[in-house]
Amino acid sequence: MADYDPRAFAPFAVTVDLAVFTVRAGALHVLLIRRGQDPYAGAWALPGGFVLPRESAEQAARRELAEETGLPEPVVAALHLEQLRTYSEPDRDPRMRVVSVAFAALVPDMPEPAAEGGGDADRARWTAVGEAGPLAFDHAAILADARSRIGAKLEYTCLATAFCPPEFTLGELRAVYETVWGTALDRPNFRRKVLATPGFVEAVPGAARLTGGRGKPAALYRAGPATALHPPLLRPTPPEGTPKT
Amino acid sequence: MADYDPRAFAPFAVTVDLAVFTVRAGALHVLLIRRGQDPYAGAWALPGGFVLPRESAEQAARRELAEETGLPEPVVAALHLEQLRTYSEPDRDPRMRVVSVAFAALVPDMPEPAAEGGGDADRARWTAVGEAGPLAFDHAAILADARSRIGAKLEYTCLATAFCPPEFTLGELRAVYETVWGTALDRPNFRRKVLATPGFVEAVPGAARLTGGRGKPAALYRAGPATALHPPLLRPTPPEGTPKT
DNA sequence: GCAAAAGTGTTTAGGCTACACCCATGA
DNA sequence: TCATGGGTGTAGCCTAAACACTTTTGC
Repeated sequence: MADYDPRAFAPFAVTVDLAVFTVRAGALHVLLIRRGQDPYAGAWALPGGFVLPRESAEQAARRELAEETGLPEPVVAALHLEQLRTYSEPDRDPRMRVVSVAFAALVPDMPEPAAEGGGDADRARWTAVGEAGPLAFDHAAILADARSRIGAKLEYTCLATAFCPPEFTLGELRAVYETVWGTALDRPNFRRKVLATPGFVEAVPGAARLTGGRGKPAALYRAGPATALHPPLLRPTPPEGTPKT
Repeated sequence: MADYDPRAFAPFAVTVDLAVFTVRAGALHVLLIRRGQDPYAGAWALPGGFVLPRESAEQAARRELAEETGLPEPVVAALHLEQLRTYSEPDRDPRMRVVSVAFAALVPDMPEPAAEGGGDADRARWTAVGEAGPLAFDHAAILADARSRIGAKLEYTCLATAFCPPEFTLGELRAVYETVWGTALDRPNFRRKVLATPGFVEAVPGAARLTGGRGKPAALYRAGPATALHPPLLRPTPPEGTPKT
């Protein structure tokens, strides 16, 4: 950065905003919080909050996530958190200058956060993306950016396992892709592709699970050590209007 | 974000840092500025500066870029500027809490900025990436992140034309890929791939240029309207240790 | 003529798509 | 026995990699 001029130092507030996604009942859900105060009192918003003087934005994001989901600390410390981008338009908050660093997080399906959450968890709800009404501030734009980023990352990373419980079937993993992308995938080809990628998933020896009650029991897998997906698993129809950020 | 508590409002400075890349003499170069004041007086740093009270981070980045490269305003307004990520570790600046939004910019080869620049341009130099010594603050990390992001984006976007002058040969375009990736590409296959992607490049009718003095004159092309590259132009050897952000 | 770079053609291997088909289970 | 979902096999298309070859320039 340039040299310092203390007079140029304008007072900015720095916050984090979190788009926490999960796959539940065949639909992509995002964690929303009902605001208690103006502006936008009563409206839904992404969880988030101030960055404290001695923490980084990522630390702030994990702290807020733990407070608002009620997840235990070690789980929050380990889960995948991805910095999206920073939103800094001067009037994005009507009261003061707020610069917000947005993150996306992927979690497996879990109970409603209301149960055990300490902080603001009682005002938090999982909402199907698309059924979310107008959001406070510029959170609708942040949510849209997060959604398209997650969709793009499924193509060339092993991130999809972050949506699954510790042990999962290939049908569940495929459901993640189909839900996020909104397209159907060919089951045999998906299976081959996933198993052909070293380190994407590891078989759980001897285990099997009945999935939907009906059908043949499916083998169980764990997430493997790989993070990248070479070659990528491309969406059936190219994104077209979706710029990959 | 969460509800406001004015007492929680900590004073943060918000800056932008710019990794401005160009391809020159077969090597990837980045624009660096020699610092005049402590800390890191005399060290090289990425250009950047404070975000002003009434501008967004991107507006601040374009303003700083214009000041430090001496490029005319309309050029700066049109060029590709990409937000990388935000660096917010509490001690990244020894004096105070500074949160910095990092951008990457791609420009064609141009004269040294010293010539016409108004602001700090006389302290600016193009430096080959890799020959840059230790940088001030955490700018070495920002530069490394920017470099890997640019390399990844060449694979699935039409961004490479941003490194080229308005009219260029396919040999020059291929040199961009080879320089950024550090690998040689098969000329015939590269040509087919680029021409087969609609909107990547457009032929300039009737024009041709002698490139290196020797060899057959090459046809000239302009950048086309396309931004995405489907299917992608993958690097010969998969990146392996390079996480795509 | 020779080197160098542009441009064209061709062959081949690997990946992906699209199916057809069998297996195991609940109702 | 039927519907449902897991799992296997296979033929064809398409792409991309690899390399041979021609063309046009400067020296």
